Amino acid sequence: MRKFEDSLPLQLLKAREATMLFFRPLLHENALTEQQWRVLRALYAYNELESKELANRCCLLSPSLTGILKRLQQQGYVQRRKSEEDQRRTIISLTDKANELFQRISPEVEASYKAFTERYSEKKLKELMEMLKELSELEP
Amino acid sequence: MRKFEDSLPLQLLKAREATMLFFRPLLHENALTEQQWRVLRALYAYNELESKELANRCCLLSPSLTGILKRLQQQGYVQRRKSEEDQRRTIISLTDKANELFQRISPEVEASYKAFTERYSEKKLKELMEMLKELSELEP
DNA sequence: TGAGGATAAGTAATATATTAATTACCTAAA
DNA sequence: TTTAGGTAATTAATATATTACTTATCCTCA
Repeated sequence: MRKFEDSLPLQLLKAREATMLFFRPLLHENALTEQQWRVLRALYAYNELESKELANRCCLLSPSLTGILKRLQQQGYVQRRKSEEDQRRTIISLTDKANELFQRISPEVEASYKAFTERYSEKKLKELMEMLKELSELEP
Repeated sequence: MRKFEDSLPLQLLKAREATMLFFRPLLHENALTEQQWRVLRALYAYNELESKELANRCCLLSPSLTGILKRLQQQGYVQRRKSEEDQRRTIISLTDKANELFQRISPEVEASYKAFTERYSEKKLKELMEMLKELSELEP
């Protein structure tokens, strides 16, 4: 039988944990959780998104997103409005306050990412990302 | 700036999610969570472990492990005893019931792992695991 | 057109994640 | 031997994850 450590899910978890060590301090300084930052990044990148698509892109389930958005809204970082065409859908977007936060923090995040990249090797990172993307598209 | 999707933590998350799609049904059939199964596997592999080392190996934080062990114990899958030399330490081990469960399920899990491996390519999986292990050992 | 089926969002209940604080125990140096 | 400093496990409080279920809205077709 495989050894305990020869488990892809476990290694993915460990790798993610090791990676986050590079960024977590920065987020904590700004009182943001991983998930909150992921949501803010997605909204910044796509300008505005329906709740469902936001969840998909951020790899979150809808009930998790509900709570995250509630707290982000309380902090004044996001706003929501109903879609005109389909009253079931909610459209989420960043506030000015969030945009300012983003402008301020993202350079530091990019710097950390660069530091991380050089530490791990740019070439390997590229290869790794390719393999991960391929893996993500796999279906049972 | 990087695109939203060009984030290693996100890709690691997505890859893990895609991978777990192969195994989650099996665990659910047996009323086990991912984390519970990880703990059972570790205990099976190492026979018995101190709580702290169990947490490290399973990539869990100590307060999470406390709850997971409490529920596994309620289900009759694990038992704990105090270390003789150091009364602060708790040593965890599997019950007979857990060993039986393990014998019954693990062949199916291994079969799923094999199916997954062939689906993704054995060669790529090996490469990927190497890169992930290297990444895991990286420190900020 | 109106009833049945689908979808989006949210609620409820439970499990896990995360940080801070607590408790019990150990250890070494005064 | 006592005391200060450290460690292991747990508790507390809050955030997120997961599944099942509800609610509101849309959509199609008889």
